[in-house]
Amino acid sequence: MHEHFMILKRHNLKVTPKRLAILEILSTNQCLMTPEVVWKNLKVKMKKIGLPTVYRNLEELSKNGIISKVFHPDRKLYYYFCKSLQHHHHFVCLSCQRVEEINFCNIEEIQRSIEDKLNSKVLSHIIQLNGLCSNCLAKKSERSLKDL
Amino acid sequence: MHEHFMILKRHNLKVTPKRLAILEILSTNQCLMTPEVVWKNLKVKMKKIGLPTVYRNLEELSKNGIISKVFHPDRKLYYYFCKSLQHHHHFVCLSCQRVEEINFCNIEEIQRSIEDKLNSKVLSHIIQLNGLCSNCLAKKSERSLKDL
DNA sequence: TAGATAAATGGAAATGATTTCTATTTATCA
DNA sequence: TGATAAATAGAAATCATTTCCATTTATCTA
Repeated sequence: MHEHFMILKRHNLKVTPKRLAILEILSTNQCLMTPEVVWKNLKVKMKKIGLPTVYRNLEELSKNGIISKVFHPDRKLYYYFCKSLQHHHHFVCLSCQRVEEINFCNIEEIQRSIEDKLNSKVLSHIIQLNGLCSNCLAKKSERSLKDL
Repeated sequence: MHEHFMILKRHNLKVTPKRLAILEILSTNQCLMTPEVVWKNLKVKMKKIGLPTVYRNLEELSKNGIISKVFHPDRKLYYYFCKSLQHHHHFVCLSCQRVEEINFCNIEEIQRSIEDKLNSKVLSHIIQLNGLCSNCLAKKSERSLKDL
């Protein structure tokens, strides 16, 4: 998609077929994916693509705020980041580590709703804000700041 | 501390010197600690304590909701869990991965305040609710449920 | 439009946090 | 106090993630 081309350009990232393919996959399947899953999807269309390349690119895209990274109990998960989807909520079972996605907002209400809907018990919550700290913000180019 | 003794009892966990020591360390230093840091602290007072033991216990205590686990970009972090401290907020820089703790609440306000105070840019947030899913809840003993 | 250059890539190998295994020790409960 | 299930130590294995280095590629300029 040409949009992805432009996004990479704006962030001063080289436009490579691999990067475009990664963005394509993440934006098409708007869900949480591990680097390995992204890689397996890529291999369907591309003969040669190394797992390290996927890791490198996911990290690079995440650092630029183009995609988002979520911290799972065991592995890293990435998802396509777009303005209309600035927050993600999940419920993590402390005991079995199952992660369930949540599609509605408002913290106290969420908590009560989750408990009802999932028949579970919410013990604590973590609000994790992702962004760019002052140092990194200063290093960003004028151009790519427009995207933020 | 005798309180920790009681907590372990209520959760049907054997009361061992190691477990008490781990709880002692986490409750004394109320901050995020990696398993390795906990282990290094333990070794000051205990001659023989293995790192796997620390991992096992932190996980066990976390599964019981006695301590909490936080998902860091790179490693797992644990902190002592108490009712007066049911939520934790942090700001994670997408670029350099620095994690900064936040001590105040209210999501939109947080976002604006963070940006001002840290001179940063918040791009997205994740609300992570920790608790026990219906399956695990069902398995818990009556007795330990009182703590939740 | 080709050549120079810095960045991206593949593949193998290294790293390092976390887990597993097994024999031994220990807490608990009757 | 003895039986038993759970906890522990220490070594070794696992496995996600990163690094290394030689090769390829995107980009920018002449």
